[in-house]
Amino acid sequence: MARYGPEHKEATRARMLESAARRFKSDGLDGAGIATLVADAGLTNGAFYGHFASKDDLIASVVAQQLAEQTATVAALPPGPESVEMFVGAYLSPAHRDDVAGGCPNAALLDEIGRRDGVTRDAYTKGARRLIAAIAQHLDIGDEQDAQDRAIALFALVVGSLQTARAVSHRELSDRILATAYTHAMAIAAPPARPTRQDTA
Amino acid sequence: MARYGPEHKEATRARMLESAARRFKSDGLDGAGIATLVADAGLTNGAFYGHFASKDDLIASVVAQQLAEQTATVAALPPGPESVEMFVGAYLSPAHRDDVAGGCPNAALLDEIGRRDGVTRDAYTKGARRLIAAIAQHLDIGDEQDAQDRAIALFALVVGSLQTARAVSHRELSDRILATAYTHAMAIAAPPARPTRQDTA
DNA sequence: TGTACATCAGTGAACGCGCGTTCACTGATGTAC
DNA sequence: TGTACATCAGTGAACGCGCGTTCACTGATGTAC
Repeated sequence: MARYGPEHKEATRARMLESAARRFKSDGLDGAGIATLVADAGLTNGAFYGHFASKDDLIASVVAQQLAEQTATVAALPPGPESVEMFVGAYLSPAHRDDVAGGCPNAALLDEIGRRDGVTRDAYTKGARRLIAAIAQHLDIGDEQDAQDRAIALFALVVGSLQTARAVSHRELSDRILATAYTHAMAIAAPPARPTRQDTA
Repeated sequence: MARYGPEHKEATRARMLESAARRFKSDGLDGAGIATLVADAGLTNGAFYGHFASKDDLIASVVAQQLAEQTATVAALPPGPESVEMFVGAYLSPAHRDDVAGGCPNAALLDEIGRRDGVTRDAYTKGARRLIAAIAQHLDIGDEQDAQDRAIALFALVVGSLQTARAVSHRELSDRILATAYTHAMAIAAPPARPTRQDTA
């Protein structure tokens, strides 16, 4: 046997995934080199390729892990509209806006994921599907199709808003974007209780 | 006098801004070096610094120019809800999704803009403000504040949706995201004509 | 119990390459006389 | 009209540096006997 049990290498890999996620989210996928990524996890250069086949492989793995973690968080919320309200409120909070490294991977990396090929986008697709399903399950909407659609719109709105709130350098405008997005996100999540007259028109 | 009139250098600069915008949008801000950017415009390496102080300066200039161009397009639309409908329809079309280089700079670059400092984010803030104002002006909504808020939410939703539609590798899911986003975007743009009972609640 | 060996996670120097930036230069033009 | 000079947009080689990746090695441990 080796000097460590099989759980040791796995732990190092998990540590790399976690620290690389933070680094990628704050500096971008092209913003950090292997040397930095590996140093963040307390290792040196050459150790990297014992855990990942390439930087592309690390990126795909980080994307998969981050989406899965986010989905697990959503899935763990208690059922009911208050959960959605709390989640959206936390998502669109100034604290989340200011914590890029620890925050949502979609808001931090979505356009960069879009220009990667194959493996990473497949990993993202799988993760996004599950995340959307988890969100849909928390919306109190009977029609399955409508729930999924609202989950998609809700997701796109909060991600787009958080990105915009982070991109603008004017604090007041940024806060206003978050507040406005919250109102409209809740409208998508919880349609007015009154039945409309044109449901089937 | 020089061998060219003063309009020559300006034309070269404009050409650089245009080709750099396409390159940045398709390959990312870190995805192309000076050599590539300058070759796209039919020049060689050293010519760059006759037009821009640095790559950062180019990026800030491209962001400002792209946002201004997009704002001008929106501002030029005829008034009325049909314009909004057409614009959102074109924005969320498969054609736009598939034309990253020629498409919306926000969808292509927003999270990367968010992690740049000072100059670029100031340029973005200015541009985003004007774009939002231009969108608000096309929404048939009396209350100025509400119109601005709806413009912000509409903007965030379409940008987030387009990014997501580009990131997923599954065609059908991508198309569905665009279609769903269209429905919800129009709901934000054109609230139901019937007056609600709780306007002042 | 003591020694020789196998394992393998991690080390650290090295590779060729493209990065952003600098700079001495070229050469087509307009001006001076 | 003809020649010498000034201008300056663009050229292209060079700079130091960090990139992703490779690889011979180290050294702490468990196993064999």
